[in-house]
Order: sequence, then structure tokens, then C-alpha cells
Amino acid sequence: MTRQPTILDVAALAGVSKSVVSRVINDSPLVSPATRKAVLMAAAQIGYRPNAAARHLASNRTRILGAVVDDLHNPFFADMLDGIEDVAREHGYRVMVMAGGRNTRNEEDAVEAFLELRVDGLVLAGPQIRPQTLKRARAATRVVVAAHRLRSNAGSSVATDDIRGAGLAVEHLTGLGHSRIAYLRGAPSPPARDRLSGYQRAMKKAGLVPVILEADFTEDGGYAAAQEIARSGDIPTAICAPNDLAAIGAINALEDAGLSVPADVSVVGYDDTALAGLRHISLTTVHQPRRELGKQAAELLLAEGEGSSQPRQVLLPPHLVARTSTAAPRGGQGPSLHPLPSPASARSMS
Amino acid sequence: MTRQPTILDVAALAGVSKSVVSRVINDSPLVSPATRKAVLMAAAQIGYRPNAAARHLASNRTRILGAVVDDLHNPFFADMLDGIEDVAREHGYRVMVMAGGRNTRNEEDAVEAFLELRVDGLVLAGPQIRPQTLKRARAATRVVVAAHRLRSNAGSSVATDDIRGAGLAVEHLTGLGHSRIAYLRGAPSPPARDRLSGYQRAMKKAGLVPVILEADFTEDGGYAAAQEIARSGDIPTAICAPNDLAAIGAINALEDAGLSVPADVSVVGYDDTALAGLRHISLTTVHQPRRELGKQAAELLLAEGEGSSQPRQVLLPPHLVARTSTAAPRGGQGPSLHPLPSPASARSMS
DNA sequence: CTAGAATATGGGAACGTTCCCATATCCGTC
DNA sequence: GACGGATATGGGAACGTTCCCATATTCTAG
Repeated sequence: MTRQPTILDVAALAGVSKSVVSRVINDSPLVSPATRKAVLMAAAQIGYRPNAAARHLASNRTRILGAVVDDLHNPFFADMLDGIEDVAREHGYRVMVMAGGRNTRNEEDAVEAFLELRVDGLVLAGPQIRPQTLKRARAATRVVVAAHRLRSNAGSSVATDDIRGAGLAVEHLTGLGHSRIAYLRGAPSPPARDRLSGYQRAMKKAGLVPVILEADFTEDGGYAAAQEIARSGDIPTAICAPNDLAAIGAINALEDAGLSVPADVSVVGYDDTALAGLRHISLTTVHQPRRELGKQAAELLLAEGEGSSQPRQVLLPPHLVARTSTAAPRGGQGPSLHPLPSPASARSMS
Repeated sequence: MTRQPTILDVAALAGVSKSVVSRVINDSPLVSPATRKAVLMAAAQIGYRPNAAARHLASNRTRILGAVVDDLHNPFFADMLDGIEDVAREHGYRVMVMAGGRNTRNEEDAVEAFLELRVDGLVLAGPQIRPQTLKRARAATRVVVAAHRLRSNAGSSVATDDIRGAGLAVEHLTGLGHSRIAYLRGAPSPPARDRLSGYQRAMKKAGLVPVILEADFTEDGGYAAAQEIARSGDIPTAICAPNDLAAIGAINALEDAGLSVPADVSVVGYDDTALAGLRHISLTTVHQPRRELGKQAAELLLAEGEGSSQPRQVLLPPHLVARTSTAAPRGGQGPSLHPLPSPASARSMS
């Protein structure tokens, strides 16, 4: 708690100048082996630890990547962060995380905090960030938006093809024989928009009429929307949810209303988080390559500014994972085991 | 990306000295209203953003709290972080998170990163940290260990009374009529030790013989251990797991082996994460006040160093949440609705 | 009208590094 | 036996703030 030792203290003890100590810390080859050893011993002896603030100020680099995530309760983001860390660590960067808590104000404050720190790069995995904030951030450092498709020149982004993903969900259901398929819409955000429009296109293509309800990306949101469906009396044979959490909420509401999943209503989620795979939940869902999303976001970030500063868009293919929350509708035709295999789902990743 | 504006640029534009700009940024009352306004306008106009490194260096404060968490995939930590953020925000601190990924090396690197940043406080929520590292950290800044009981003078900590918690699990099961109760032990760490010893004491008190298997705090760990139990032929009527994830893994293994939960085997988890409450899982578990744990850790942190620098230990009471993964054993006596209510569980929170 | 407080502003050192340039020493080479 | 080039080390400015002290201005009271 007292004053911490500095490079000068180390230098004095080792009997060299501060320059030499600095070189040793930074692994410069311009130090004789004997001197290096003496410096390291002195540093260890007095418990020297570099002051990041001073280094950052003098060198104008931090070797820190900031990650702003929308909601740490959604396991989706934990997976993505794993991918980011994989790549960052490999390149000698550290990753610091700030949580937005599904709140625009908090998210933008987190962005601001990282910009004040002058991080070397910023991954934004929060759908709540306004274009204006993104623009300000991009003016200050390298930025990549993850899990969230950006318009061609608004900046770089790495996302799953959500239009295609929602289409896969609908195709799976029509392949099982469903024709009355409702959609729960996520809170306003680019992924919610894409998933919705993928649903609408697929429904149109199949000659079916869309039914859309407002929800959000939480369990509670899914519960409320499905409750409304159950109450309405006009119950569809299948429901697509905007993510796994909402799907789980929807299933709970349906069952609370005395309906059985999948016998009465099939439910499809989105993300393929660990939750969906839990044996007792066993949710049919659209898989996103979550860790890969994080990896590619970090790679794009570290590549940026070294050559092409043109914003780039990466779209990864989703694929459907069929589990037991979906089945053929009552009185409908039996399930076909391979409903409408499409080129896109065939080339998707593990 | 070009050079970012500094306090001097703002000063020049506003026609004042850097000192005045500094005062405006720091909300000092020693500035006339007119000047303040001029400075703010100039700052906004050129897009000035304070350089955190320079501020930290000059002021020797960061207003940042670091949080090192063991595993971002465990929703337990997300809840705890919410509590930390609540308190930090209230006091004008920002919280940055680094994940240890259940790996000592990574966790200790995260601690080091925060110490280099000279954070104003550090919350360690990772059981993987060595006493030696804790000691080094405590020499440099205020530190509170969370979700993890510390010996009286090793430092401050906020945790749940895990000895009591494991006892509650055993009492619940004996109250249902179980007498053959196995324990899955978590990866070596203080919480694992406490929970184990709570189990042992309660078993002894009930005159029962302990059966202990090695597992860890993951779903896979719980699966493997329960699989071993199922194979052994000598199957207990109940299993206590070291946390919810492991409990879920154990249930999967039992069911894969053709056993029914709770008809054949009852399973109790630990933590009461959101997972346990999912309708389809409905895990009987020991509740930890997760958010409260985070809150009190942050409060202890911010209180520390202002007066008493004596390390303090806070122990919060757990309580049991009975759901449907436990029942009376086959052929045993029926469940009593209020098995052995104890003073500790009666005074537990929410 | 003037001393002395209160208010507002400016200037400079300091924070702990990096990085450039200068210098010292030691080589081998012609 | 001086010289050019490595190799190793030292010194000082700079990074962008804060914070203390000095100074200028305004106000108040006697």
C-alpha cells in the first residue's frame, strides 16, 4: 500500500541506468546477459511491477482489447469471449470485459471507459449500441462488432447469417408438416430484424401466413409472448423464438397453460447455447458458431489497421440442430428425417 | 486514429489555461460558470476524451475495480458480478472483468494485469488463486475474495457458509428418509473443502456412513462421477453434488444408466443458479445469495483502507430450495413437508 | 479607500515509463 | 596502431494529466 517501487528503484539497486531496466523489461536484445540477470534479480527482490499507466502514456499502446457484451447471463457471450481470448492471447493481448446489462446507457459508458483507456481494439457484442456511438468509437480505435451484422460501410462485423438461420428454422418446421408457425420477435436490434425477415421470407416462400408477436431476448419475454398465444385461443402448431432463453420461457408458458411440447406445439430456439443441449431441455435450435464468431472478430480486429482499413463483413453459416422440442403436428404427416436439406446447411460448420 | 486531442487543445480553443480545463473535467467548483461553459463547448467541438493513462499516472487513482472470475460459463458468477456492479456504480467506480477460464495460470495473469493497471480494488472470485498470489496482491491494493472463505488473517472474504449449506442438503435428504447418501467432491479449493466437511459432519451426526467420489465443478465432472456410481452396482438413494452444473451432469448420467431421478436416486445441487430453477430441470439445491455476495464484497472493498485495515470475514447463511429432483427413497417413509427446520435456514435471506 | 478575504486563473513540477540520441568500450582489420 | 563497426550503457525529452503554489481580480467591511 505504500509507494510501489519504480524502474528507478530497480536501476539503483542493480547499479545501472533506468534505460537498461526498461530494456530488460521489454526483452530488448541490447543488454548483456550479466546485466540482464542483475536487473531481474533486483526487480524480483524489491517486488517491482511495471506501471501500466506510465507505459501506456509513454508508448501509446496498451496491449489490451476491450470487449463490451450485452448480457453476461446469456451463455452465448461466454462462448464468444472464449474465442476472443484464444486469439488475443496468441497475439500477446489481454482481454478486459465490461458488461452492458442489456442497457444502452451502461453499454455506452463501457465503450467510453475503454476509449479513455485507449485500448488497442474494441469488440462490441452488444446489440444496444447506437450507430452514433459506434462511429465515435471507430474514430478513436479499431472496432469490430460481433454477433451483429453491420451495413457495408458502417464498420467491420462478424456475425451469423441470421436471415438464413431463421429460414432454416421455418424449413425444419414445414418439413415436419407445420403450416401455422408463429414468430416471437426479439427486442429491436439488427439480429432481431434479420431473424424476423428470414422468417417472413421463408413463410412467404412456403405460401404461409406470418404471425408475429413482440418478445425480447429473455426467458421472461418468451414466457409473456407464449402466454398471450395460449390465451388467444388461436394456437399455432409451432413457434420460433429469437433465442434459446426466450424459447425456454415460451415452453414454460405453454406447459403452464396445459399444452404439451412438442405434441401440441413445437418450439425452435436460436443460438444453440449449452442450455439448449441440456438433456431435460433438448431444444431444437439454430446453431451459431459462437466461439468461432469470437475468434474471427478478434482476428479481424488485429488485422485491421495493418493494411486494409476497409471495413469488412464476415457472415458465418448457421445450421439447424434438431432435438426433441419439435415434432410433426397432431394429425399432420409424419416427420421426414431429412427435411429439405439445403446447400447452406450442408456447408455449415460442425 | 490520428493523434487524439488533449487538454491543451481544449485550452487553446477555449482561450484558457490547461488548469482550468482540468478543473472543468473534474467538476471543481473553482471555475466561473461562463468559463465552464466555454470549456465544455470547446471539448465537445474537438471531441476531447480524457486519457485514462495520464490521469491515473498523475493522480495515482483509477476509479476502476478489477474482478477476476473463475468461469464465465457458470451463471453463478454473472449474478455475483451484478452485485459488484451495483455497488461500484453507486460509488463512481467502473468494474472490469477478466476471466480465468478455470485455469490457475490465466487467473494469476489476470490478477497481475489488474495490479499493473493499479486498479483501486480487486475482487477475486476464482478458487484457483494461490495464497502466495493473494498475498502479493494484498501488498499492492485492496483485495476481497468472494465466494470463498478465507482463514482469519489471510485477507478479507465474503462467502456463504458452505459447511452449513452442505449440512442443509444432508438434513433435507435424511428428513425424506434417505440413509445412503453419496457426495461428489469438487475440484480442490476452499469451497469444495467446506462443502465436503459439512457433508461429513452432517452424516456423522445422523449416524450415517459417508461415501465420497471425486468430481469437479462442471457438468462433465458430475456426469463421470455419477456414471461410476451407476456402474458400481452399489447405488445410493441420494447424491449431493458440489454445484448445480455437476448435479445436472450427474442426473444425465443416472438417466443414461436407466435410473430415474428422483424415483431411484435423489440429487441435490449447490448454488441455486438460474439453471436449477428451469422448469424442466427443477433441481433441489442449496441457495447462495449470489448477488448479495457480490454487493457485500464490493462494499467491503470500498470500506477497506478508509479505516479498519483489519481483514474481515463475512459469512452469509445459505438455505435449501426443495424442488423435484429429490423425494423419499423407494420403500422409505413418506416425505415430511418440513424436515428438520433449523435456526440457520430460518434466518436465511429471501 | 484600503486591507484582507474570497474567487478565478495560470504556470510548473511531478507521475513512471519509452524512445531517441549520445557516449563509452571492445573488437577485428588494414 | 588508428579506424569503423558492433555492442552496451546512460541521459533527457516527451507522453497527458493532476495538484500545488503564485498571481490577478473582485468583493466586503471597517
